[in-house]
Amino acid sequence: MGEAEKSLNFIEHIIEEDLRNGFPKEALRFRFPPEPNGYLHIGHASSMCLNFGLGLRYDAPVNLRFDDTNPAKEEQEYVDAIKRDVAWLGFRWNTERYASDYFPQLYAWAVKLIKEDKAYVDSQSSEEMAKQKGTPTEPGTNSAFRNRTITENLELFEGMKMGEYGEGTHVLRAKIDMASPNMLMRDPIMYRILHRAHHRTNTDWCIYPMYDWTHGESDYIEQVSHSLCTLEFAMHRELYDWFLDQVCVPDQVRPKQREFARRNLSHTVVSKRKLMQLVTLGIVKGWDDPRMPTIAGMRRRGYTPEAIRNFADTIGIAKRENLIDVSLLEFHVREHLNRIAPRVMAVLDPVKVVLTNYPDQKEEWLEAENNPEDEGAGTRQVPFSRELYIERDDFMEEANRKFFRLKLGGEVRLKNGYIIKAESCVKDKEGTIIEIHCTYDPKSRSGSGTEESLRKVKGTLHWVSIKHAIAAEVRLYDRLFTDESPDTHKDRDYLELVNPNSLESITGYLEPSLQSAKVGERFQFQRLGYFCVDQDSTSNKLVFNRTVGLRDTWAKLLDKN
RNA sequence: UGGCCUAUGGUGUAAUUGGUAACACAGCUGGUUUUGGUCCAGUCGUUCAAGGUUCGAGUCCUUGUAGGCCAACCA
Repeated sequence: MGEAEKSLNFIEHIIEEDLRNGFPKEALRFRFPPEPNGYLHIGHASSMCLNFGLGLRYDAPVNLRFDDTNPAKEEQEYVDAIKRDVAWLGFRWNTERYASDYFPQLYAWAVKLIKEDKAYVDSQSSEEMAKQKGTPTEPGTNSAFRNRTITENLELFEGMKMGEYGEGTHVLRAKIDMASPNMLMRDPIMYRILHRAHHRTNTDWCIYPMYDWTHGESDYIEQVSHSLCTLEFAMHRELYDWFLDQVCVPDQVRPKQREFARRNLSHTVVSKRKLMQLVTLGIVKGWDDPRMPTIAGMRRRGYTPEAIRNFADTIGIAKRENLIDVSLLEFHVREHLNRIAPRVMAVLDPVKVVLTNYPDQKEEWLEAENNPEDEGAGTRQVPFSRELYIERDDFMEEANRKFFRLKLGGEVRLKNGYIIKAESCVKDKEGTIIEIHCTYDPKSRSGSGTEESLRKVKGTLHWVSIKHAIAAEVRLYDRLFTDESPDTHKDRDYLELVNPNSLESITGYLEPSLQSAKVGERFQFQRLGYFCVDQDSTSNKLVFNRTVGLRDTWAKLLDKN
């Protein structure tokens, strides 16, 4: 209740208008149609949010349909990965479909077209056909085989199906118009011969239907009401409609194709070819490398399905060119993680602190809040002792009053612990600080309620007790590309714009409660960012991925100087 | 040179279908805070251009300009 009236995107406007014109709401039906030849990425997430979101909004079924008409590229491995990713994002498909399930129906319809003299077998090479195709400004010319008899076409097509001919010897083409200003209407190929095993139909077929012939008819078979695709298919709509005209009968839903602009995310690439190249060239470690914009990569990075969905909802859908700043995605990731991630302390760039007035063997367990944003999150105990680690950049021998951290003679609060004062520091021969000697105020313990504990000190630092800390590998990620739009430069290859420092692997020191952290669990390392346990973790060594840093206004201040 | 599509703040998306340009992010100012996080308040735009229709145009018309897409037996 109280949910603000959400404005409609242009697709929803089209649907609303169809409804007003009498289209029955119960007949609304959508589909998400990936080709199983690669992994799903952030762009697909947008498409899923659109289609499945429409399903939710109108209480309409949404099919997951694999567009598997090219056995040369498609594999079962991708089908499994895609299903996992769709489900992980939280979407529920009505039924799982495959375009290959419709091969018999498609074949029957093709025969019907031949009988109506609307399709013919062409026996030229692809080079000859390309030549006859014309150009966008010049009309094409008819194939010498365009006027074969229906009987001859029927026989040849049957032969193609039976595997009597080699690949490339014949194709079935729709007989439309070689002079059409739309190149796609110049007698498009409907079937080609391919002697390859298909991941589902195996060697049952020697001919495979092309995208245009398959997609619209599949929509029709499934009675999809609104078939949504990206802008580059806009020119295909005329052909989509032509094919539908050949098979549609009254009283059946006639699918409507509408196109939207694909979402472009800054500092990344998203084409399957380029993502594949990043993997094969070893620039990343796999499709699920946390730097990849794939769903699998984002999952491993620690992004949540909610964050990705909120992001997609926020950016919306339209028809114009766009380049969405990754910082918007990161905002949604932080927003969600801020609510759900337990806080812990970890020091990633340690320098040793010795509390000179703290008893040598003493240790205490201090109470720490798990999440100030979540009252139900409870508390935990963290160990405190004489020797601690703090971050190296949380200490300066001298600093101005804008530096709210530790400096000689200055006081600072150790989170959940005591107020300490820096007295001196020890350096090695190179001048690097190796120890900071401090005194602590024994009466200032957090939560003790003493007058001293209530003192206001500017600055609170996170820390870990050295003897209790556990060492872990921490992987710090940065954007994969240094350029916001790496693959749109005419004069520069996107590979030249790869960020050489997109991964830095370091050893961090964690509070001991993290010992039992499980793969996939997400935490906020206080004052640093959100981190999650990577699948590379073993029983004796934890590996963490930095999902995203905290907003850092201090770093911004430093940048200005 | 032909056809199709698009144009609103730095970014993305809206605008009750012709009626005072809104929301989010980013930025900037402050405030709160035992995370320089979170949270709170404030601030930044006359809709690509030029004409036209109208009492009134981001919405309609005309002409430009800019950008994207189209010639795989890929999807």
